[in-house]
Amino acid sequence: MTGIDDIDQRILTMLEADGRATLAQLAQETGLSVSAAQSRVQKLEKRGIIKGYKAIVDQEQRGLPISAFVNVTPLDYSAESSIPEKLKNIKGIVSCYSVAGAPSFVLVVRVASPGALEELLNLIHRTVPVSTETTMILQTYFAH
Amino acid sequence: MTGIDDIDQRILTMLEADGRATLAQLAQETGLSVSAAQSRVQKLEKRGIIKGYKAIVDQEQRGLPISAFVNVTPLDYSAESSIPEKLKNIKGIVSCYSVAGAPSFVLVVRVASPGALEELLNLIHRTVPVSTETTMILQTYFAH
DNA sequence: CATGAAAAAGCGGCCGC
DNA sequence: GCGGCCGCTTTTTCATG
Repeated sequence: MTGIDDIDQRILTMLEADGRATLAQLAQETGLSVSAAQSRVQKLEKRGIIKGYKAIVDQEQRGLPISAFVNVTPLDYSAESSIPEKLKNIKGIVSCYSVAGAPSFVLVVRVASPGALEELLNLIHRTVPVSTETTMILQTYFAH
Repeated sequence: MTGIDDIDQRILTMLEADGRATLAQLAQETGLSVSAAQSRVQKLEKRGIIKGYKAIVDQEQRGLPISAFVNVTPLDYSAESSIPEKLKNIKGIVSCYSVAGAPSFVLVVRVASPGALEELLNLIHRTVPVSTETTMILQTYFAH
């Protein structure tokens, strides 16, 4: 397993900023040839360092204006480890982190309406034995 | 301002799952021709509904293994509105949300080491008059 | 919105350095 | 590992009906 050198880092930074940057662009910025840039990108993909590419969508314009953090605390700690797996396929839950703090998990959720948020929280409670505390997100200033 | 119909929604979903999906793929899945798919994608980009494309990078393998939530509370609320702008260009701050809760803002940060986290927090305190509370992220189970 | 043709980008392989 | 080449395929782009 070879390390990640500075050129790889620059390629990663460029592709994070623009996932559709062409090999020619990457080559020019890094001073490499196109074929060298290509082989580096392919290696980064194969090693799983580049996990994929995605479009960044304005969720508000799309019709999902409400987002929130949901702090999740298990009622039964023996079931704690199975919680993320059970939450994974619930629509509206964008991400799930385990944290070193009072709640065991922090979720980011996104829904269309206050009513949909209530339904989502109810669904979470029916799915896993937890208590939740919700903090509404008022504005996303940036999310690189 | 035209609305977003079901076909647009499907295009957005596909491009969120794979930001490098080709127009031919989008056309096939939606039943459109390539040129129709192209014009829809272009409109979505022009309207800012597709804000861009980015590579998904495994930050741990990249050498940034530590991430955390940082709750930010202004010491001087008269300066509150200028805080996100000042934090925007600090390296290591991944995202910034304003929230309806005890802290005014929640940051997500990512750094290479505990020492780098300390430096980042010090830099935040030197940049804006706030108190912070940091919650380490132990694991990211998923982040769609 | 569909068709089709030109231009650009990507892919894989090769070789010499 | 890099550079530069090749031919080939896929994708994008744009003019046109």
